[in-house]
Amino acid sequence: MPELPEIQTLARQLQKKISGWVLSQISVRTEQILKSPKKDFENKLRGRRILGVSRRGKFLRVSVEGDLLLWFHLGMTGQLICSQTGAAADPHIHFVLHFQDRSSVLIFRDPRKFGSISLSGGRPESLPEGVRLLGPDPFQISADAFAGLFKSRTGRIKSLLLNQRLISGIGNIYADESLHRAGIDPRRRPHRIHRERLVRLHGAICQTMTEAIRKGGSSIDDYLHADGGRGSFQDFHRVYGRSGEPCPACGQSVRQVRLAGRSASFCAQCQK
DNA sequence: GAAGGCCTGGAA
DNA sequence: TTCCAGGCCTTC
Repeated sequence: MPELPEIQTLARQLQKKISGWVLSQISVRTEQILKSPKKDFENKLRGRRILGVSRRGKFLRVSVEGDLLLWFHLGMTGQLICSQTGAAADPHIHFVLHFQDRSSVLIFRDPRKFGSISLSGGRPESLPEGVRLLGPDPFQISADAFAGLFKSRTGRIKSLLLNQRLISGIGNIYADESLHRAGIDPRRRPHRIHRERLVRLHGAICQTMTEAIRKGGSSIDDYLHADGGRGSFQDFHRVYGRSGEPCPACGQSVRQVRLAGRSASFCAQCQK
């Protein structure tokens, strides 16, 4: 699942690669994944220069001259690949950007089609709703502010960490991994967790994500780097996807439960 | 706050 | 053949 570290990795690679390039042709193969009118992509983007690539929550943001922002959300299985070979007859390729005087194209591929692409202006009120409503990401707020967000919430801590309006960038992998590192049971309710443990959780999230970014993110299902390479943080997961295996900290079997329709993996010994 | 739906590949 | 994975949204 592409979460903050995976999008951050992609954004850095694409920033280096395509900044300054000028869009020539925009080819939409699957209209279903667009959240803005198809003709807007074609009419507004052609001939414009890419100014930069960055991240907001789990969204990848491409700044384009003319105060335009092109937003990619990778859903579960989305990929953004910068490729020389053009776009073959692959039914999972939904969107292709071509550039003036460049042989490389930028391909959006997504087998499960949970991803989306939108185009907006740069002013706050012009942003796509999914972006406008995002909470801060863990790196944008202090531990104090983080604890403040959760202190009176009564839901399960794991489910709240996945709520992008509260805090952005965290998905199932990094929620499970951070809760394990902080020693907090995913079923706990934050209003009953001591403040200092919430502060510790913020530290665990930042630390886990920093480490994941250094390793190029987690490549588990389909996530790939912009050059087709793989991240390696999946090799360092302690509980995510490891139910039944021994906890690397204490050896007890990792458990899996369901919270609000989502799986949560944790160690009942280490996480209270 | 919980459950169902979208969507597809891979596992059971 | 059926079930499961889960991003986010809609509906209850």
